[in-house]
Amino acid sequence: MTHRHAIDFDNREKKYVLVEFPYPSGSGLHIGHAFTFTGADVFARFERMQGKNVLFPIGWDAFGLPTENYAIKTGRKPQAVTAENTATFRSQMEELGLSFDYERVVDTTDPTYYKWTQWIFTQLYEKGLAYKQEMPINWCPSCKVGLANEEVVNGNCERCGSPTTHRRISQWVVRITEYADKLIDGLEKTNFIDKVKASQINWIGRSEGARVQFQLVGVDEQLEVFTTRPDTLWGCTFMVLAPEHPFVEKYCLDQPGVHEYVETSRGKSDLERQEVTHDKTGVFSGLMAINPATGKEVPVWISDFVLLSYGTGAIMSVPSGDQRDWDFATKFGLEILPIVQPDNGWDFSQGAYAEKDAVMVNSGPINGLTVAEAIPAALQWLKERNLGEATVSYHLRDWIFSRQHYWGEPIPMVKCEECGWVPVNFEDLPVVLPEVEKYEPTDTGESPLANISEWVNTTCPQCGKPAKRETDTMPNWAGSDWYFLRFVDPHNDQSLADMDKLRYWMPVDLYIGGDEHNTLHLLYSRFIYQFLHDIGAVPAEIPEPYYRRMSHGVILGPDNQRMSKSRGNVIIPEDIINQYSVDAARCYMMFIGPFDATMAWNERALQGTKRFLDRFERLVDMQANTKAETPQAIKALIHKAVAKCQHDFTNFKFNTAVAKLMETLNGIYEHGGAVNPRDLRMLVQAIAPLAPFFAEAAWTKLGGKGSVHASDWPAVDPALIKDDTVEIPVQVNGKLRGTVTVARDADQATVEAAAREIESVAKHLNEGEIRKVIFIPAKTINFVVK
RNA sequence: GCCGGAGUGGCGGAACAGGCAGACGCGCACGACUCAAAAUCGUGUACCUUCGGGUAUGUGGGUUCGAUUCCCACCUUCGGCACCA
Repeated sequence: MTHRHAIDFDNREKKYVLVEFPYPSGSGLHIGHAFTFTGADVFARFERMQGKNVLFPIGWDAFGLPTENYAIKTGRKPQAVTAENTATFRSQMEELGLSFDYERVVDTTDPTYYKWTQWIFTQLYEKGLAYKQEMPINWCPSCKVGLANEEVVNGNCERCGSPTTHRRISQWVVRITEYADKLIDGLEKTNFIDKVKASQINWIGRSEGARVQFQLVGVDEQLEVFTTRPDTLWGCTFMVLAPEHPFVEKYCLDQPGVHEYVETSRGKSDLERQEVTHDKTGVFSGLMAINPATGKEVPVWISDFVLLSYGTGAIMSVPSGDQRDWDFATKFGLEILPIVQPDNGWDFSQGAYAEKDAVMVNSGPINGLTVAEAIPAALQWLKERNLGEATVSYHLRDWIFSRQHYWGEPIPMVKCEECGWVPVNFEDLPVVLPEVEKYEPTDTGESPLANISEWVNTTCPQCGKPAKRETDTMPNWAGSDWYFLRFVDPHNDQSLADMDKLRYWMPVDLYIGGDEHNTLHLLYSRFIYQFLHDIGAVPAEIPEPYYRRMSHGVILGPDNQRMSKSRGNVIIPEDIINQYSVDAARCYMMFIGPFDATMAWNERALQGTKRFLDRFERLVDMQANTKAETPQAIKALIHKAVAKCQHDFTNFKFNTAVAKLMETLNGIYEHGGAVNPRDLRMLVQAIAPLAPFFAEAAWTKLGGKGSVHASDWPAVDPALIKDDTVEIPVQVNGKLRGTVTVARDADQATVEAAAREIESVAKHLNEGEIRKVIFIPAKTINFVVK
């Protein structure tokens, strides 16, 4: 089956069709995989028949916790478990008829692959985009283990169910925020659907505002805050620090209650901390600051509703204009000073007025301005006095790149007493994950690698003195950040992929994946690509990795619930294939609904699809040796079906393509079922992407040469798909009163005359005077009667 | 609260670019074949009706000769973000 292999630098038009590569779990392909991969496969097969040079690769995103946990439980090596799982996936994929280019399979756990994952990290480090910092990790106090975000479900540990807390560990962090604007702007060069663009923009959360300096009283230090509403500065009556703000430890611990409050906040679980509540907690810090606008002293409080990780970790509070500040002020008896004058006699003792439709008052130089005018005016005022300046904040945080687990890419860094952190030299990559007997996490929360002293102890790449390896591994996202580049050149050992091959194949023309990856994976991989673009590792003329992004749908269980073992509603592709055939399963999955919809599995409907294929097969067997010419009407049906499939496959509308094929088969039988094999072969070609095995057999029976999948998509005769006559609706006052069958190019007079012949039309025309006749050629005629 | 989708028969879903709403499939009913069943094949299948028609695409308005399709408001629902200053 050479037709499935992509050929580098071929003269045909290239088409890079990518579907998110799977995590090879122990339970084999699930129905979601089968559905998504089949849709992608139909498209890839269709594009090949269109004469394109299609790159349709697959691989294994095989690092990750389930395998590590399974290995721990069974005492086996993750490497062995992975090999077994990928072999299962591979054979199930072939069984499903998925025409991936298996010669280009990549495996993220293969050292020849992760060599380049590690190389990318060293590049990030050298460009100052990776740094080590104390960052909180999710911590399960019961298991005494650090947890990845994926392992925290509703604030509880996935393994034991107990509530998780935070622990601070020094971790590698990648400066993705540096690329925040580029990631937003780059979307303009892509053809993603709005939903995907919106969720990425939403996730990055760019917001424009100002940084403002407040002088502390009695301490020679300025407190900096971020605000999107510098115009409300005159209404700032207090300030709030995050409990983790450096000033708290520096100046406030002697103040009664502060120490206790900070301790309590730190102990709070994720869930408690994130709970949105109007019941604010807090404590006075003992500090006072000077409101630069009014010159008045305002108290500085500490509260955990302020987050250290956003803005500057401190806010100026304007309780008259912000509901959170209002809640806080009300609870602790702080001053609420109105700075806008709403038209409707707003009562500031009942709540904050956050609308932007009012005029400023009590605000010195900006009194009388509308909010829209006041924001730039206030900014100007601050700038002139050197008290603040415009700035931008993002919800997007820097990316914690460390995991304290075994089954991941080792972070290729060495800690030297003399030189500090030093990246491993290129010649020494990859840093291979040592095979060890035990994978259990350590008591300290460090990676299991920390226990392997012969691996940890090494020499400094810079000065050669004894040094220690980093024992953290990379997150799951690392391997999937750039895998689409490797498919272009999977065996290259000189670079992550050859530049000319990248130039030929990139960008990915169509990337099919789940909505759950619209933010994290898509953003991370776009970031890494943009970074590689900046350092010249990918072609300069290709600024974005993916041209078009397509969401796939979800298949629910027959009970309309998400499939899960506990619900007992799991459909296993293998069972379906064994019972109904691969082709029936594929056609059914494509027929069940739109490719991007959420749909319930329905076994009875599957039988309908099976019936259709059986009926098709009977027709093929019956007509295989027919010599008679095909009636014109049947020929027209076939040409129309081919045209429809061509249109629908192009647009991922597989459900209507299947429906059209069913309709066509019904039509052929209605017209007597006499088809010459030459014409029937056309219909077989149209179904080939959907039902590859059936089509191949039928193609041979009907005397087709070679493989149907290597054949050229049949040419549609335009004369055959355009009917000479059309049936058009006749309306009176917009209501349907009958139809007339006329020549496609019939003029108004002809159609009008024919329409008047219809009894029910004539009757309604007699009810009044004809004021107007609307005639749309070949579409409709409408009499307006009064 | 903010952002983005989606609401059509008993069910999954069709409807190019404003022009016959319900393609195709499931289910159901009846019929053929059969001793019988399965399989297969055929016919019918939105609702109401005084059999003239009338009413129907979440609800209420609007634009239009004509609206599932366009506009406004609302309801429901799904997904993402959320004490983000």
